[in-house]
Amino acid sequence: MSRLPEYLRALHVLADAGHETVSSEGLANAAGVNSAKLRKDLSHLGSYGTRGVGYDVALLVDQISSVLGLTQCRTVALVGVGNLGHALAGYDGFANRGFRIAALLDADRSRVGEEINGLVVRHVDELPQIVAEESISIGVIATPAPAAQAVADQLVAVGVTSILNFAPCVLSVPDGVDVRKVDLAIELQILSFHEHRKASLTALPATGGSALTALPGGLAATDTQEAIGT
Amino acid sequence: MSRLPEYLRALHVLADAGHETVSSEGLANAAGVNSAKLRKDLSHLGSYGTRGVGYDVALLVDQISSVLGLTQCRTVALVGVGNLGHALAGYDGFANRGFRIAALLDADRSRVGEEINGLVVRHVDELPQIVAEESISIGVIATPAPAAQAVADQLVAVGVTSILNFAPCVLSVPDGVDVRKVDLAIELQILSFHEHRKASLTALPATGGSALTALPGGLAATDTQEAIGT
DNA sequence: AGGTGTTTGTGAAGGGGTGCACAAATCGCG
DNA sequence: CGCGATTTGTGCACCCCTTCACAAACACCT
Repeated sequence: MSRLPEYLRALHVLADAGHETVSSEGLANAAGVNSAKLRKDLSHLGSYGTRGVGYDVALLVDQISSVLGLTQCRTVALVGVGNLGHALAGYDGFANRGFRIAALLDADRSRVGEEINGLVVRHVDELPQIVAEESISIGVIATPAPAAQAVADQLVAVGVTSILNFAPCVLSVPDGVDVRKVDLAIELQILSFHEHRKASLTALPATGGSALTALPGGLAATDTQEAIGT
Repeated sequence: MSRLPEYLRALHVLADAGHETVSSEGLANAAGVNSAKLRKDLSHLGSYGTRGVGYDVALLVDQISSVLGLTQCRTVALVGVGNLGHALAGYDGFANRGFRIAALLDADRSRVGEEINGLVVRHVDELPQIVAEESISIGVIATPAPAAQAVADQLVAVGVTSILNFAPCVLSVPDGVDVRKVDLAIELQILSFHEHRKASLTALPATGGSALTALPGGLAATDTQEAIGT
């Protein structure tokens, strides 16, 4: 599931701290989830824990890495070297976790040739040659919204089947292509909603707020990382 | 719910395109969701559609903006002016959607004084004064993981109750504080998983792959924006 | 004014994830 | 060798979300 990467990160932290084994509860705390949920998740990949002891950290890292397909270093092509793309190109969090940015692309020819973090920006039309040179497995779109669909089409055309989209728009792609979307403004808006809700509740503690702010209750239950101890 | 911001974005696009009303199916397509789900979501905020016609775009924008608490421009403080923080500071997608970055902070004194996008970087210890000057409603953490918890504690101490965390770690905060986490590497790892799964399935079409790659099937069902038409 | 087509709002069914609670299994120690 | 402590793996119940399907309501046309 989508929680495996979080487990993997927590496991790396534990490994660096010298732990050789972890209990489900220890790892669950480090990853911010319920321990039963974690055990159920791990049991889905084949039960590699020892009862009474816990899980072997190194073994579990190998297991999860294997399931996530991180045994091979995956190469990504980043399209759109604007504000956000520039930062992503220099973000060291990718290289540390098994991803290599192999190409930077932009549709603006005035940016082509610019060197960022040791990579030269190339024009997006060179995509076919770039895919031929490097085996690109993931495409990242960091363009403005109006350009995103065209870029996605180009990526799909050259055989990319996994796309991470930072542009605030919905992409249409054929079956078999996976798209994940990250919209930074939406994250802020969700926080704004919670902020607004909290303000309304404290202002009207008795009534519970207006019909608009005191919604059925399910609204507050997003997959936020909720308060965890102190 | 967490889908309201997506509806709002789609509505703005439709409004700019000149549409005055939208059917639930039209808006659902633009937002990438099921039409019944959208209707149920909107009905939770008080039924402002007209049967046989659809929803009034302008009215719905006001409604959702009000529920999300976007009627007032929310100010955010950004802590950590590294690679990612630098990009976030210059990201125009925030200002366009009702958010104003009011302060840039960093723990590294060598970065203090630097001017980014018209704002001067100040030291993180000045947080109390900054909160006194501006009414900060959201804190954004873009620091390395080891520093994130300390920054979160400082934000909570000065009264910030909503935090957007880009650092790859779990934050401990008291009850009443909302934390949303965005981990760019995790997004890539989830795509890597899907890529790995697709590769295994095509390599072994008959058997369905090994026990590790052919998991119960629920693994593929994350909240990805799945393929939508062509 | 009445009929017709379209669209909303919602009841009901189905599925999936979540968490509790407990049996099974393993280790360490007497 | 046996016993207790600890921890995993999982059956079960619960709840929420999703989706279908349909009745009610509205606008438009004749």
